[in-house]
Amino acid sequence: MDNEQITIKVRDFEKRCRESGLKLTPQRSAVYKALINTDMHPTAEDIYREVRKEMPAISLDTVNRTLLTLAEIGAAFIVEGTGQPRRFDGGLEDHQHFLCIKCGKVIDFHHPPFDNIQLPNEIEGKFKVLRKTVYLEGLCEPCQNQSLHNQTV
Amino acid sequence: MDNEQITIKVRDFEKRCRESGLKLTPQRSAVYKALINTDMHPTAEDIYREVRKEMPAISLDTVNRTLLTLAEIGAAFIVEGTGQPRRFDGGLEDHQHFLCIKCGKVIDFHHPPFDNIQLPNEIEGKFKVLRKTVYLEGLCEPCQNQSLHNQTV
DNA sequence: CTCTGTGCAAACACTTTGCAGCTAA
DNA sequence: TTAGCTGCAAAGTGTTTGCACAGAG
Repeated sequence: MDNEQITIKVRDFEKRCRESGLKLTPQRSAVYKALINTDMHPTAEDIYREVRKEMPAISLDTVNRTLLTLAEIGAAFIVEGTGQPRRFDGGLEDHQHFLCIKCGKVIDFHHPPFDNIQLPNEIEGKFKVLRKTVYLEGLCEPCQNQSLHNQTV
Repeated sequence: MDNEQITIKVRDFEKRCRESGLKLTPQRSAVYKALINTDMHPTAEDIYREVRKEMPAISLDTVNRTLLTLAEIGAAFIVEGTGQPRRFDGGLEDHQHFLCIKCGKVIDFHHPPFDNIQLPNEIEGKFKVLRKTVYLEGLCEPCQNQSLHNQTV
């Protein structure tokens, strides 16, 4: 991603902040910039390290909170399932998972067409794929009528 | 799941242990039984609470280690991404994720047919789906030639 | 001026590690 | 008998919370 693209994205982001009623702080812009400037999927710690090069006084907490805020306004998202305690699944039959982003519950569903996903050759050749699944996120029934704030996940 | 089914699964599990060269301890059987006896996707803590009803002396560490062992021999698996530090993604363009279960890296790929997954009506009606994606797990190129043991994830 | 956001510090939750004694095979 | 397993304790890592001050609007 070149500098011009980044500038454009940052400007979009600032617009999105205003629309969401968020203040535009240098920390926010710096975190956002660091986030889109990498192909990796950084942890808060990764971003922290990066941003500190330009802004040595920023705190890890701010980075953490800012990233969560970005996810809330849709300027970023959280990689599937990460950041939650490890959950185990003893059901070995074909099924798929739906994660409620509010209450954190994982709910099984089974849609047979999803059992045999065809991967493109470039993937099969490059990675040793041990598992392939369709994964959904959203709000479960009980959580749909409640505010998205004070969510626990 | 009724008692007979559970008994059968436990027997299969014991067989699988022997084949994998694992010892058959009462703790292992108890953890496994608790795991398959629930539709939820329990954390180690959940299983711990459950197993203690029958086996009050078991420790949380044992539960934790046992569950990881079950995942290693394929008698259980770990719900997508859980148990890892939260990772953020600033790429809002369509793409999918591949998680290397050894080094923990998340690698993007993009296969356009996966961009528009058709969900069955029963799902759309029940949940508010905010995200739907294909998710892969396995070994990335650099990790394919190394042992699966002393993995960090 | 006001109210949100930041930095700091402490608390908390989850996971991992090392080790001594125990036990299944 | 012995290699692998368990329980305990401690440390490590990641995340959350409360609060006082600073800064954006």
